[in-house]
Amino acid sequence: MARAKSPEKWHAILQAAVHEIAHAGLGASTAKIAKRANLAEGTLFTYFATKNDLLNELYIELKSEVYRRVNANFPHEAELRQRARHVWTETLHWAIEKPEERKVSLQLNVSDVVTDATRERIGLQSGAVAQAMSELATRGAFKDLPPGFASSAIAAMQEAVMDTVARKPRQKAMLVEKGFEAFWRMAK
Amino acid sequence: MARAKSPEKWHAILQAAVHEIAHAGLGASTAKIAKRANLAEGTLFTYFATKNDLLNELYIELKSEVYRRVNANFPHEAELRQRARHVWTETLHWAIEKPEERKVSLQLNVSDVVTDATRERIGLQSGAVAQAMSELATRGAFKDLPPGFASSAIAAMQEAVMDTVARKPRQKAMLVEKGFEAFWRMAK
Amino acid sequence: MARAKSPEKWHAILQAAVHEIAHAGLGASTAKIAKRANLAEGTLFTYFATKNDLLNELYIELKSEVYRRVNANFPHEAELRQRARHVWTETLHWAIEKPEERKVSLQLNVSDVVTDATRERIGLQSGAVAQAMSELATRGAFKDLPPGFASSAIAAMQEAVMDTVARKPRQKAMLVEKGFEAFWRMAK
Amino acid sequence: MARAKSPEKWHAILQAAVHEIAHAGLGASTAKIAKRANLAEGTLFTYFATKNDLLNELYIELKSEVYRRVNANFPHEAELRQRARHVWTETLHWAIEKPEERKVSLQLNVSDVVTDATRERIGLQSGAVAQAMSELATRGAFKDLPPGFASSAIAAMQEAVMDTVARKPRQKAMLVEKGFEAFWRMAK
DNA sequence: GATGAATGAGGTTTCATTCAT
DNA sequence: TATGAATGAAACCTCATTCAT
Repeated sequence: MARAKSPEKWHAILQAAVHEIAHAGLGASTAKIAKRANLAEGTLFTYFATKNDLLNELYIELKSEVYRRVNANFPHEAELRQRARHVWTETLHWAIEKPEERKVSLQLNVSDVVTDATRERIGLQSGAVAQAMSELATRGAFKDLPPGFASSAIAAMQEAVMDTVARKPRQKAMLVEKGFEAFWRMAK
Repeated sequence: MARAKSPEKWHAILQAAVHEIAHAGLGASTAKIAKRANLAEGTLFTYFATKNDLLNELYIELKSEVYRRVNANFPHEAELRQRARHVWTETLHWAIEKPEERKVSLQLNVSDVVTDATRERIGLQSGAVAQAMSELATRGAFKDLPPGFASSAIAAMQEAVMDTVARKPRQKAMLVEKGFEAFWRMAK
Repeated sequence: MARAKSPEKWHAILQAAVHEIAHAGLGASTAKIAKRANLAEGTLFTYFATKNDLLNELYIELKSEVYRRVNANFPHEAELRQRARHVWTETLHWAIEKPEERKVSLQLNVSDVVTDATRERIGLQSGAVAQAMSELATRGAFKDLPPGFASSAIAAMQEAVMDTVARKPRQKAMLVEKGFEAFWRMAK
Repeated sequence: MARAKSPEKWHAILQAAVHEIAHAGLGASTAKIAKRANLAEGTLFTYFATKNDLLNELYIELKSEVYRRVNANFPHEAELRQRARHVWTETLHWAIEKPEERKVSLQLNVSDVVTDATRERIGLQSGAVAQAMSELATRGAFKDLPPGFASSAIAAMQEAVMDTVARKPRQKAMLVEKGFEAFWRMAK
C-alpha cells in the first residue's frame, strides 16, 4: 500500500485532514476527511493504512513544510543573530499564514498519537536549523541550560507572538520584529 | 433533602477525568471516567450535565488550582522581580508535580471545547498575578510590545522549562532557577 | 400506596402528565412530569407505582371527565335524537376546549399501555350514554350492523368534526351542529 | 460502484419497523428493527439517516401502499357512489388484511414525528381519490360542511368499521358492505 | 485502484425506578 | 411522606475499518 498511485490524492487527503481537524479536533472522522478530499471513504485507506498512520504522516508533512520554508534561502554564511532571525521570521510567517496548519500541528503535538519514530524522522530534517540552535545553546542565558533548551525557548517565544498576533492581527509585522528583539535578549 | 450531592464524588470525577484524558486524550469516554471514579455511568451526569460541561469545569478547576497555589504566600509587598519569580516558581512546581494535570490543561487549552464564558471565569481569578504581569509589561523588551505579551511570554518560557524538565528530571531545581534568569533578561 | 395522602398532588401529577405527553408523546419522562407537578422525581412513585399505572389512571381520568360532563344535565327523559345530540355536543365541546387532553386520550387509545382492566373500568361509567347508544343501535342504518357499531360511529364522526374544527376554528359552532345533522342521517 | 444500496434491505427495514412498532409503539428501538431486518445496528443508518427519517418514510410508504391499491382498478368512469364504494372497500380491505400496518399508520398519524413535508408528499399521491372526495363534498349532508369534511368522515367511518371487524372478524364482508350503506346515507 | 455498503463496538445521554436521608 | 442522588440498562447514533463489486 504505502504511497499508492496518485500523489495528488495523497496530498488532497492531508489537506482535507488539516481542515477537518482544525474544526473538529483529532476526533474528525476519516469519512469526512475522505469526502472533503473528493474521495470515497474506503479510498483513504489505500493511501494510509490506519487513521493513526494518516495522523503521523500529517504531522511529518506539516513539520516538513516549515523546515522546507526555513531551509529555502537560509543564510548559511551569516552570523548567528541573522540565522536565528531567519528561523524566527519564516516559522512565524508560516504559522500566521496557515493558522489551520498551525492549530493541527499543536493538537498533534500535545496528543499521544505522534509516535517516537515520527519524531525521529522529523528530527532528521532539521538541518541548518539544528546547527543554529546548537550554536544558540552556547550563548547568553542558554549556556547555563542544557542543550535543547534554546530550541524549546525559541519555539515557546514564537507561541507567545502567535497568541498576540491572534489578538492584534494588524500589528503582525511589528510583533514579529519586536518579538525577536525580546527573544534575542536571552541569547545575547 | 434526599442525599446531598457529595463534593467528594464531584472531585473524584474530575480526578478520574484528568487521568483518563491524560492517557486517552479528550476523546476519553465518560463511561471510563465514571468507572474510575467508582460511580455508575449515569451518575456522572447528575454532577455534569454534559461531557462538555465536565470538560469546562475541569479546565476551571485546573486553572484555579494553579492560581490558588500562586496566590498563597504571594509576596505582595516585594519588588517585581521577586513577585515574577514567585509566579514562575509556583506555576512550574505545580506543572512538574502534576504532569497529568498539566497535560490535560494543555489539551483543553488547544481544543475548542473551552468556551469564552469559561475563559472569562478564569480571568477573574488572576488576582495579584495579573497585577504583576501588567507591571512586567511596562519593562524591558516588553514595553515595546502590547500588553498581554509579557503574560504570554512567561507562560511560553515555562513551557520551555517543562519540556526540558521532562527530558532531564534530575535537574529540575536548576532548570527552574536558570530558566527564570533567562526569562528575566527580557524584562530587565 | 395506591392513592396516597394528598389528592391535590395526585391531580397535579395527572395534569402535568397531560401537558408533557401532549408535547412529547408517551415517551415523556416521569422526571419532567414530576417537575411540572412541582414534586420531586421520586414522589411521583408514591402516588403511582409505575409509569404504566400512571398512564392507565390518566386514561381513566380523561374518560371519566368526559362522562361526568355528559352525565351532568343529561336529558334522561328526552327522546333519542335529543339524547344523542347531548352526547355529541358535550363530548365535542370537551375535546375542543381541552385539546391537550384529547390528544393524550387519542395517544393512549392507540397505544398498548391501556390494559383491558382499564377499559373495563371505563365501561362501567358509561351509564346513560350506553343506554342511548344501544337504542341508537336498533335504528336506521345501524340496525343492520352489530351492537357497538353505532357507538364507534358516533365517536368516529366526532373525530371528523374535531379534525375539521382544528382547521377552521372559527366555524366551531356550525361544525358541531351540522356535523350532528350528518351523523343523524345514519340513525334516522 | 461498491455495492448498490439494496432495495430489499430498504424494504426489510420498513417491514421490520412495522412489526416492532405495532408491538412496542413508536418507542420501538432501532436496534430491534435492524435485528429483525437481519442487519447490523449501524446498517439501518445507511438507509435512513435518523430514526425520525425512518418513521417519516415509513408513513409515506404505508399511505402509498393504500393509494396504490385504491388507484389500481379505479373505476374512473363510474358514477360517484361506485367510486366512493371502491375507495371504501379497498381501503378497508387493506386495513383488515394488514392490521399491523394499519396500527402503525394510526400511531404515526397521532404522533408529532410526521412532518408537514411528509404530509405534503402524501397529498400528492391522492389522485383520483381526492377527485371523488371533492365531489362527495358537494352532496347530501356534506354540502353544508367545509370541503375536507367528507374526506375526514369517510376515514372516520372506516375506523368505526375496523373497530367492529376487530371484534367480529367473521362478519368482515357484511360489515364492509353495510358500513358503506350507513356512510352513504350521509352523502345521498 | 476505487468505491461505498456493511459491520458492530463504543460513544454520550436518558430514563424508570430504588432507597438513604 | 417527601426528596433527589444513584443506578445501569438501553436508546440513538458515529466511526474506523473491511470487502464485494
